[in-house]
Amino acid sequence: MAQNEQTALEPRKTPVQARAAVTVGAISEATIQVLLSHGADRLTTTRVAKRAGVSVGTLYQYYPNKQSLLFALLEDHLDKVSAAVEAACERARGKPMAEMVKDVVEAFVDAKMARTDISTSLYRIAGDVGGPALVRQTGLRSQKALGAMLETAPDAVLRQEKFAIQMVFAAMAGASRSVLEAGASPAMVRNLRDHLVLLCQSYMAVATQPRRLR
Amino acid sequence: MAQNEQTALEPRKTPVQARAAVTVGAISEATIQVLLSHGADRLTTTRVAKRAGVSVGTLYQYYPNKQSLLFALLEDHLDKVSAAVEAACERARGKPMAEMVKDVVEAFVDAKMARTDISTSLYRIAGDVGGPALVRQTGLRSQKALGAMLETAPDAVLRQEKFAIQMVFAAMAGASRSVLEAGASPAMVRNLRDHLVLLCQSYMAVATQPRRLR
DNA sequence: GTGATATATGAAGCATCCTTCAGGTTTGGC
DNA sequence: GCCAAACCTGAAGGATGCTTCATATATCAC
Repeated sequence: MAQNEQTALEPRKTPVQARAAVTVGAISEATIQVLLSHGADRLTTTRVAKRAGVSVGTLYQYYPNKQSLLFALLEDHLDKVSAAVEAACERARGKPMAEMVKDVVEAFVDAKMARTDISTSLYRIAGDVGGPALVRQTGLRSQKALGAMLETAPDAVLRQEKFAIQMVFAAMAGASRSVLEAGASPAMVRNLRDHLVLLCQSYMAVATQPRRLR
Repeated sequence: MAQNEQTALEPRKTPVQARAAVTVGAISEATIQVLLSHGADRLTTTRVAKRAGVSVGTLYQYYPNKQSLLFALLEDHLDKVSAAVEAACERARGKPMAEMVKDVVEAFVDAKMARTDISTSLYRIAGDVGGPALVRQTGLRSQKALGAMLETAPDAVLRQEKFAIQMVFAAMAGASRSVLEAGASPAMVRNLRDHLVLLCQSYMAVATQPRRLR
């Protein structure tokens, strides 16, 4: 998935009629399926269109090019995860820190596991040009929300250390990905939740300590 | 980067003369550079050959196809990281657990940061077909080594819980990648080392506790 | 110096695929 | 029913790039 010089993220047409919305939905689902069955290298717009049961010309009605199709899916997914984290942060304001951490971790994992097919398939394109930047961009939203929430913790104060927050998200991302790419069986997902909560709680307990000793 | 039905990982020819070894080295370096400058989608064998200062036919003397070129680089890199972890585990046998964890984390980070260009560029191909499986495979070596080392800790006993070990590596991978894709400035790398040690130590301190309470 | 082997070259064959657009079909308001 | 707008079709234009192979050059042992 490469950066295109055109307005890569602008749809050519936005669906108006209901049948068009259905078509765009089918294209999205088909894209995920082809990513999973053929990988990014073998994903062609023709193959996606066929899988979706539409013509390739229709696909280009809604997406100016192949890259914008893929980018749209990635962005949508990242937005959903970020929104889930932000909501959890909002709900957990004022709680003890350990509880805060637990809520956020579980929200993150739940969002990642809502559709394991989507999460898993998008890793195939997320590493190439443009992907990491988008991940970082939406990640900033989540980190900001977490930071704001932590400020309201009645039992701990985090130093103005943004790195610790980044670490938490990076660890969550790494762990989730590891599980997703290994098939994400229910048992694994349960383990992931439990251990990730433990990992982040124990880390945050230490990361918030230095200031408490003053 | 997709799986090819041919013997994708077999070189067509192994360099014998010194000048051939130099050529293969130049091809590897050029591949990294093209991955960084153009991304995976825009990486072509022709472009790599030109960047390396050799003909495209020469490239195909040593690699049967494009995919095997990329796979070879990825595998080499993962092997180096794994070897570094294994060596650290060997050296840290019998030490207190916190020290063990510190040594391993630092070995991992050092291996990842030895050549940030290589580490960073390979993320561009590591997510597509075949990459995650390879990551998992070499990851098993590292996990095995870590498990064996932890068995020799004089002050802690880890339950026969392989998941905790996987978590440590997943967290390290996630955090390292986050820093690498953000440019890996010296300050960031220092922070990464410190915080990653803290993260893994605090987690392992808790993960080894349950058995201690018996 | 000779000859066998190793190594290098790059034009081109050919497969692939992105994208378009002329033409057809469906929807919804009047 | 008519008509404009929305939507759909898929063949094909043309660009791209993987890979090969006939030919040329360099190395090394005798």
